[in-house]
Amino acid sequence: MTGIRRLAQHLDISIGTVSRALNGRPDVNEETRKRVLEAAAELGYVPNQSGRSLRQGTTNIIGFMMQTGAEITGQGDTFFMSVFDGVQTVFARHRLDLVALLCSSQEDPDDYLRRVVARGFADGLILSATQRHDPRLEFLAKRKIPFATLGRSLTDVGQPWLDLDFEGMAQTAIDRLVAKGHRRIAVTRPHDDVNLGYIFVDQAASALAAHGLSLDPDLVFRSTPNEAGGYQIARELLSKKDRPTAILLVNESIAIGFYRGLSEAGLKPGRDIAVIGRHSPQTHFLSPSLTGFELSRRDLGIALAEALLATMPAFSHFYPNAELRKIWREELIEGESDAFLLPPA
Amino acid sequence: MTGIRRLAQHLDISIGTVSRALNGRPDVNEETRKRVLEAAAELGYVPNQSGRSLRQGTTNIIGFMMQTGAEITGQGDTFFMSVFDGVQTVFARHRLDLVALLCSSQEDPDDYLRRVVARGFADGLILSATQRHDPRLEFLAKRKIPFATLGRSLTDVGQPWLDLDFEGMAQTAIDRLVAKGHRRIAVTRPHDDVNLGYIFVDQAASALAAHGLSLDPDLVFRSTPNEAGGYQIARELLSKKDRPTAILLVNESIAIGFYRGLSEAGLKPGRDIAVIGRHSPQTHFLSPSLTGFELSRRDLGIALAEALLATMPAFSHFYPNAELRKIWREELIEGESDAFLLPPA
DNA sequence: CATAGTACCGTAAACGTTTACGGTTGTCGA
DNA sequence: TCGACAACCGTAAACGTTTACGGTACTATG
Repeated sequence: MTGIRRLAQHLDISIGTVSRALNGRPDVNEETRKRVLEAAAELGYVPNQSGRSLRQGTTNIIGFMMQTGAEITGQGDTFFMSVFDGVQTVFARHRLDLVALLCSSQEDPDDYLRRVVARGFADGLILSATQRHDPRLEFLAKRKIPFATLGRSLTDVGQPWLDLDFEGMAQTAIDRLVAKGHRRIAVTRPHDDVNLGYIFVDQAASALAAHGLSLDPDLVFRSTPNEAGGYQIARELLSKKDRPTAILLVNESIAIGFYRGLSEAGLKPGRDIAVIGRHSPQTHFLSPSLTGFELSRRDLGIALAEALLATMPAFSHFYPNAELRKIWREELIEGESDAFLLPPA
Repeated sequence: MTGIRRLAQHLDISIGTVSRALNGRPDVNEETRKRVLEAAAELGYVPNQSGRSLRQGTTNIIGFMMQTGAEITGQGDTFFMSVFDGVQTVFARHRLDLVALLCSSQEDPDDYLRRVVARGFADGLILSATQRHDPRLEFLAKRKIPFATLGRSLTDVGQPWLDLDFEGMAQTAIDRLVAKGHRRIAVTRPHDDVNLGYIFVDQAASALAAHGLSLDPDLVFRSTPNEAGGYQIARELLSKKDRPTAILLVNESIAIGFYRGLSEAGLKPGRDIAVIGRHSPQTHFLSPSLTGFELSRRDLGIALAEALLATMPAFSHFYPNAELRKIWREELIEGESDAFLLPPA
């Protein structure tokens, strides 16, 4: 005699009643429910998830898909970890099991997702590193799997998403640099088709245009979103004939490599070139200090989780007015890296 | 009609045979097996994991437990991610589902683990951040859950573990610094009871003793294993009356904060103080370049996964001679940060 | 007092697998 | 021809839940 049956026998009531009592169904005497709960605690009874899953067709698991591997390491990590932490706290409230699904860089994200779904692994998913055109979204929509994304996509299937205000960042940064006299401004973007790259570069271009300037295609640097990418950008930039006087770094970790690249050439941010980037726990320790954008990733994670739950029938009533789509403004932390004032031409 | 039953009906054979065919049982005609496999592919049949789990009492999931959250972020991340990548490739071979279980800093790791186990979540576990005395190990051993740890512990319950050669690192680094004339050498250790801290400090002490020197307790700095911790160490160190001339950093990320702390005081590693640390993707971009230890984390992950599988009855025959306990040597990458030569006293 | 309604509970089917057991067929040697 | 054996396959029970359905006892209402 095991599981719920044992509990029922011990209490001398039927397993149906025990199940109802534990699941908070209304049609059970409060007195009985109390007895059941006590006995469950006493006997250390924990419902078998396989049994529940089989019967209900749900797994109680929410998966947070991230990428990992050589190309990404340094990026994937710190940012998503912090967001994850926020997500975690929300799902814990509902006794949902949140796990991280790390797609190795060796594997195609689409294939990976297909496997996860075919396996019926999770009741809901959170996707990150949203591509400009992202087949994963259509795939999930077709399968009617609840999901939310961290990042917008042109592939819009009506899912909830949260994103950072890349437009705002580009605009603010460009305005700021132009105000300081810069005319030749470089920007970076990820090496792949992550949507934020497009958004960022487009907005930078139009912000420049508003000042009567244009974005030199030669000054758009592509790189992996990690330190190595930043280093490589610095090397490329330094090899240019007509060197820019300022640069906008879209990813966080690249600032670290970029600094290093400059320093090897005897250059210093804020003296020889103006740098505006984005902050992570690491970048706060750069020297000279980085001027960059920052926000609470944990809060972002919380909002992301709530947005997802709001679209899941079983939980939606908990979040009647969750924001399903929101762009999070980042705050500019002023540092020394853009102190550079262009000498009058 | 769904699932295996549908497949059986389509083939006009019994579900038992279908199951046996799919699971590679010997007592099924190879011809039949071929037909089943083809039909399964054609109809896109994927066995329902809940059904299997319920029947077999296994979940097909392996969990990799890591810590996350404010205190850790910066550390947890890059190191474990890379290891995870290696682990992933091994488990994928066996069609096991590997997930990351991220224990938030807000939660007690013991409690978290208890929940995971009570829930019957995984068939096997990998634990990281092993404490000097780690109740989690005894807990898992009692429950007879297969697991392996990344890091030794005094709590030895016979589980497989892999670890880094902290003794070797301490020894090599001390010898090297002493040879350069240093007498007053500081070391760091994590703020909590992670075992590696004890190992590292003990070995550093005995390495110093071999040179007729002793480790000043006042020069053992505790900190969180992230950039902020390194920064704090720098501040503390600089406030000392009798400042050390060299320091050994046990964690990777702290070098970044430490550099920053020095730089704010106008000091430079390799000129004003000798620094030996450990390398991560980030630290390669420090300037002056860091002298530190490095190894392939991915390979470590592969070995870790194989060690775990070797102790799981269902998989052990795949890894008849896996190394169940191994200490991985790290390689010293020479940089400029310990170029500092002590002037003759 | 009869009836309707309510509050609570028990029964049993169903979810999709795996696997022990036994049955059928065919082969081969005595 | 018969028995033993092998090779293959079908049957049905079991894993631990949830939940639709129906039943009982009690209360309220006319």
